[in-house]
Amino acid sequence: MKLISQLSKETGIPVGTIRFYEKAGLFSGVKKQDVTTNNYVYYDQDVVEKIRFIKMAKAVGFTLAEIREVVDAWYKKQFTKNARLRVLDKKLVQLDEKIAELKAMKKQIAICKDNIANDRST
Amino acid sequence: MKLISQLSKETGIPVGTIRFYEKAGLFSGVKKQDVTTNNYVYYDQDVVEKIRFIKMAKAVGFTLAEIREVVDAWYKKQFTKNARLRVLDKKLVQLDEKIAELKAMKKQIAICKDNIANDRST
DNA sequence: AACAACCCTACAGTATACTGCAGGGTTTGA
DNA sequence: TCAAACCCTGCAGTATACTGTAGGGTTGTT
Repeated sequence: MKLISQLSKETGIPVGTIRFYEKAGLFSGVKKQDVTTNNYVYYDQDVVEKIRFIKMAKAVGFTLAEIREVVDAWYKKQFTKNARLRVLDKKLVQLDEKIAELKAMKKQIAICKDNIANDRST
Repeated sequence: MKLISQLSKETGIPVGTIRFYEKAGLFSGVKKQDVTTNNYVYYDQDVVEKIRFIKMAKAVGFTLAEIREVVDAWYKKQFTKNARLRVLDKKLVQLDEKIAELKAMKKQIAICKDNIANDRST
């Protein structure tokens, strides 16, 4: 159980951004019920994993709304087993689509490099 | 040589967005010098390819500024051969990084699916 | 000539995702 | 006890990437 600044250090995500993500419903910390003198929020290792996933998902172009679909399927128990699996399968398809686009871009850049190297630049 | 609405149809990108991209310096059309009665802009097949590349790059999370680096290396002749190749090589590294992230995400979602299927959900 | 269907510029407005205060309370170590 | 270093809420501001509208000209068909 860590406080927000510790979570920030472990994930490399600024405190303000963590709060923003939490308000957006991407994960949630807990208030310790035995502590009454403050309203500090604690986070466990689970949240570290989620933030790392969010970082990767953002890096490959998913919006926070799209990422939320996944984390909801990931840990929201009010959805049925099949509903959760359906969401995850849909995301796997999207991941494969992105991989295909990345490969197409690699090919195109390779052609472009070849053209430059041989002074056939468009 | 096509007008903007034709380009929009061929690429699936709205006319407004095409103008926005052109203003951002991602590509440029040409004015026909023999036509003096209007200021219509024409685009050739080259621009179609560039827009398709932009679509893919955006889908995998590149910003327009990052995409611009590539298209500049792609067709700006004022840069040296080596400078252009350097930019493209940097982008190839970034593409591989994104592919690695996508693969990591696929693995994580597969584990999550497995947990749900076996009722070990976190 | 008239009408639809284009073309242009310019600029205001929106959505997403932060980022940075202000203002105020708490914890911890010297 | 006092200061540094945390914690909280709330809200305004910024950057990026569009999206929409106003206002006006051109083209092509009937």
